[in-house]
Amino acid sequence: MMAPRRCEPGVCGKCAQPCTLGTLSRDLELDLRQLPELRERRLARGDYLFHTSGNFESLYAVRSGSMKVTMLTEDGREQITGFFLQGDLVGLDSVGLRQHVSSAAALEDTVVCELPFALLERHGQSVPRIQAALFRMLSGQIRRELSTLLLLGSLRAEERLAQFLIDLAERGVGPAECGTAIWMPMTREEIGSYLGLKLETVSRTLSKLHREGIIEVVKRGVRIRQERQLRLLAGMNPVPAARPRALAH
Amino acid sequence: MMAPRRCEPGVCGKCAQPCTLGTLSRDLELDLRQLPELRERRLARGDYLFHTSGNFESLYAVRSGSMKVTMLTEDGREQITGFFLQGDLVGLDSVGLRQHVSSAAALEDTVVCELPFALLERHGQSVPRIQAALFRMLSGQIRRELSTLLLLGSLRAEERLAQFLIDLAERGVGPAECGTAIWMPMTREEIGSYLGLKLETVSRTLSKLHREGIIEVVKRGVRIRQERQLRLLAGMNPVPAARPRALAH
DNA sequence: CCCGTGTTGTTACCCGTTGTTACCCGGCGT
DNA sequence: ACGCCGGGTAACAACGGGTAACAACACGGG
Repeated sequence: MMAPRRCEPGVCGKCAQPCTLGTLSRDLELDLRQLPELRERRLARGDYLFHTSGNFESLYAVRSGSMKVTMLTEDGREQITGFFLQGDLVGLDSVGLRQHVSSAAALEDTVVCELPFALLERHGQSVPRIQAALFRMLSGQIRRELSTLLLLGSLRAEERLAQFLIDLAERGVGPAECGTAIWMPMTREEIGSYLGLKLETVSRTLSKLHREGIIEVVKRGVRIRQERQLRLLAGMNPVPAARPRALAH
Repeated sequence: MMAPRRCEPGVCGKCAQPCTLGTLSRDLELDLRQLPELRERRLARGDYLFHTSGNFESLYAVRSGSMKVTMLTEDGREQITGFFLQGDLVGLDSVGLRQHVSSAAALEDTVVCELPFALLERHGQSVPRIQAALFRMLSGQIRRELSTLLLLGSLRAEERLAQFLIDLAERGVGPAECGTAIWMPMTREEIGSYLGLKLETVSRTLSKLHREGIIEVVKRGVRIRQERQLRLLAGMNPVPAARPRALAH
């Protein structure tokens, strides 16, 4: 992992263009120029941002790239509890604790911006907007986990993959439509770990969806071909849900 | 549902004895005498405390009885996302929103204490301890959901039931040991909905554990017979984890 | 440059766990 | 008595896991 260095406020980590909105993440609408002391960290694939039982001190906003968050089951196996893309906030599951309950690793070259939690709390005392934003972030995390819970509780492999692909698409580039290209920065095994499936099942199911003409799969790239069918499989209404973009320029 | 009435501060809803600690719930260590305006609600089996898309206004501390919280999948099926026993706090998944994202219904005769969220927020501005308690409660909810997520992601029916039973036992009466009696206020179908299993599988698996002498099942009552075996199945270390009691007197 | 090696992904075959369906019983309220 | 609900059991089907063989590709060393 490269050494942390000063973050340039108001500059996007990915394209090095100034952020006209100064929006750090979709959850925390925070003008970076108000908090000039934030540092950024650059990670390569496999680098850990934090580890289970390490001290919890900061949240991290993903500015470019992507991360996985993993937990250990009591019998020692590892399971992925979430993927975090550009604009997402990592580390919320350990708020209020001394130590992290999960580990976070980069899936590819990734830049994150460090937000010391004590700093946020301190600002929260005086700025009610930050206070409210913290509650929104925490409860947003709760709801993301609840929807994963619904997915794992009742959906079959095909349906899980369909929902996963639509979620990835809409978190990345906006409404998932026919022709929308999705980049999956994670391996089949990582997808399986997150969706409660074995990697072979992930592979099989993606192949099946490809055979049926619903999607087109080339390695880690997926293109949606039949949006309606995909949404049908995912158990969704055919109407795409509006979702805020990650970072606006 | 019976009409809400004034709650008697410092008096336990179950045994009508004064609470010597004044502890409302294990999450929110709050002296009831500081907030004399709290009201309680009495529910019978099946009564709803709140509904999806109803206005979110309060959290509820379960003083006696038990509740289930359910969500609707996008295709209309209902799934239980959590059971809440004496001392638990219901409603955290909608914090920061206008409307509830879930519904809560009583599993048996139940008494809850209403905590208007606006009141908590107001107190949180001035009393940092309440502020911190709110964060702890939210992140505690996150972690409970994460452990359910691990369960649904990788465990088989037997393992899920084992973990479920141990969790129920330890949330109720303390460390789960040989001889510990567990009361399950929910139906087999509700257990199945929560654990991602069909009710027949729940039934089959409980019977199997009974046949093997690990537990004893009489309707909704379960007695642990071989604690080690049960913990082994649940993928836990044989050492019982210390866990705070719900309400101390 | 070629080659060996390790990683990731695909596919095929078999089989175990779980879902499905059906029917049973017992308790309870009407 | 009757129907309804919760619960138990059995037979069958299907989904997904286990295993293995193999292809594609990146990487590093000779």
